[in-house]
Amino acid sequence: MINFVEELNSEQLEVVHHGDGPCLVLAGAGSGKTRTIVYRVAYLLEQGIKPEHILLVTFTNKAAQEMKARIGKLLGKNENEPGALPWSGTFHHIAYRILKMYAPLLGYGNNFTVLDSDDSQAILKLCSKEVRPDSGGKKFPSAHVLSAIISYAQNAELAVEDVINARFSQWAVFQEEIKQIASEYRRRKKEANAMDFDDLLANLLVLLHDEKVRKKYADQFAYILVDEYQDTNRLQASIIKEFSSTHKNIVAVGDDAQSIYSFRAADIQNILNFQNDYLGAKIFKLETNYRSTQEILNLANSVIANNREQYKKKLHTVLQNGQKPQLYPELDQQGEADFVATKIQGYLSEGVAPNEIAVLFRAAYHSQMLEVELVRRGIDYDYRGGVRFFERAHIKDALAYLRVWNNRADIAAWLRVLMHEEGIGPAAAQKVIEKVRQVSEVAKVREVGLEVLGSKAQVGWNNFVRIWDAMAKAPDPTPAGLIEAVLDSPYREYLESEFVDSRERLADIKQLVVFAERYDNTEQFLAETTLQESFRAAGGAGESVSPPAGGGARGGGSNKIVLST
DNA sequence: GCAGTGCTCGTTTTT
DNA sequence: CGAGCACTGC
Repeated sequence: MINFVEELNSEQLEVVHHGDGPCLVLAGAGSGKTRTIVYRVAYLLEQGIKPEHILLVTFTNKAAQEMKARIGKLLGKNENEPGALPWSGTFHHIAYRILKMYAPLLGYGNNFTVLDSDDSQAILKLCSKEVRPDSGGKKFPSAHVLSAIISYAQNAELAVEDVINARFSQWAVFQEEIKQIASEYRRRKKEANAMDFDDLLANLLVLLHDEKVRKKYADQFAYILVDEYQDTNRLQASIIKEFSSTHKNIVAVGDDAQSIYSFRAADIQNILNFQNDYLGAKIFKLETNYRSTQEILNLANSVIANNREQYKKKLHTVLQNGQKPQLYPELDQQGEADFVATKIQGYLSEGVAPNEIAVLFRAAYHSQMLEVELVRRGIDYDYRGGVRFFERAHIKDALAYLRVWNNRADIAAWLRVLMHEEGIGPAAAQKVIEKVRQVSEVAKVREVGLEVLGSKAQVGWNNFVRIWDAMAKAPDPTPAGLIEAVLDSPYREYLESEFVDSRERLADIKQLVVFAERYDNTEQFLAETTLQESFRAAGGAGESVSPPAGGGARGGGSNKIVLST
């Protein structure tokens, strides 16, 4: 039995013991928000609520993992045992899980691909070329911008033109073209049997508008908890509304003062209007802080006091008093680097442990000057940040071979795979893609290039076929076996000849094999790699989550100064 | 139609 | 500093 009274403060306890009906928990920074959610779930389970009747939605995979582990530990259960713990994960994960069962209802194949943002942009580039072939004249929005506009419209449940006018007015002259691109993009994704991140949410909502499906899940989810509610967008709020439509037992946890996802259409009104969306909702506040000194909280309090629309709150700490934060304005870049380096030397000579010193930057390149300065003074440091594991080029390459293997219509993956080859550019790739999507037999794929490509491109095609054949001959057709086949094909030669750091790259792919060994289903594996944020290249100490354990994560737990964005 | 060269431009958070 | 783009020559 858990001793709730002993282990929680009174603010937290009230939330945990809250009975039925909607409620909003305004949880200030460092107020034990995660703890409260974890205990609330444990409490519900102790009350005899079945795990499958509880839904816990988080914003990142990391948060989901952490909560699962903590709930498991609290209840003395293995969090990886299927069915032992509630449905939990990110919105996208939960959407994928449900869509996997119903995709054909929406006109997709069961083996649909999940596109990450690079893939979406690659497809958008094609659409952009098609809709606006004459490159002359004024500057046209890049694929990145197009993606931002279209994605925002989806997530905010707005029309593309409204988004352009409200937030991207500099592109208003191209409104018609952008609208055309948006609809072309839609068509192409469907044709490729693929959903981007936004489609996962949008399609889930479409599914939930089917009365039978809605009833199934709304009846099932007797208790719903949503973390980081201030960062939900309209689409996500609509999904939660449907999920909670039978029992209306929703606990939304968030802090209107910490909304950081407006770029992703996060809508602070979701939290501000909670009591209108959920009539009779109770409001709880967690204002006791366990993380910062009162001086820091005073600063935070006075900053957020200026917010125009907000729930009033005042954070207070349980910690000893500390130093007042200081601001040094008007330093130029070199002056700043000197200043910080000198400060650090001062702390070190006072005996402060290096790993208790951290420097934060707004943008990665801002660290350059300081890094030079630290090296010059012989001070060792760790750098956090860098390209995520699943976003590294060679990892994406390896996965692309599996993607075309799994879904022959996957345009984005074909582009990636084909453009590597000598003599094959956008036009040649296009020809292959049009034809190969119709081919279902593995053995017939090799013929496509022979038929549609000119003589110059045959060399490259031949090379691709060697990789393809390697996969076909893989002794073990599991995801891991297929990646090993790729690793033992001309792709390896390409890495070795093209990159000075090919050893690391090969090691990364071997790490990917290890991660893949847990899966026997290729679709499941591919979806997981796309939906997992995973850890970063330079590796945060002790933060490596489930994927490739330790691969490239150097310096975990080291005693060095930390630089981070 | 493709590949190589020189130019410009820039944030950051996540799925 | 590096990625991504337009332009040019093959």
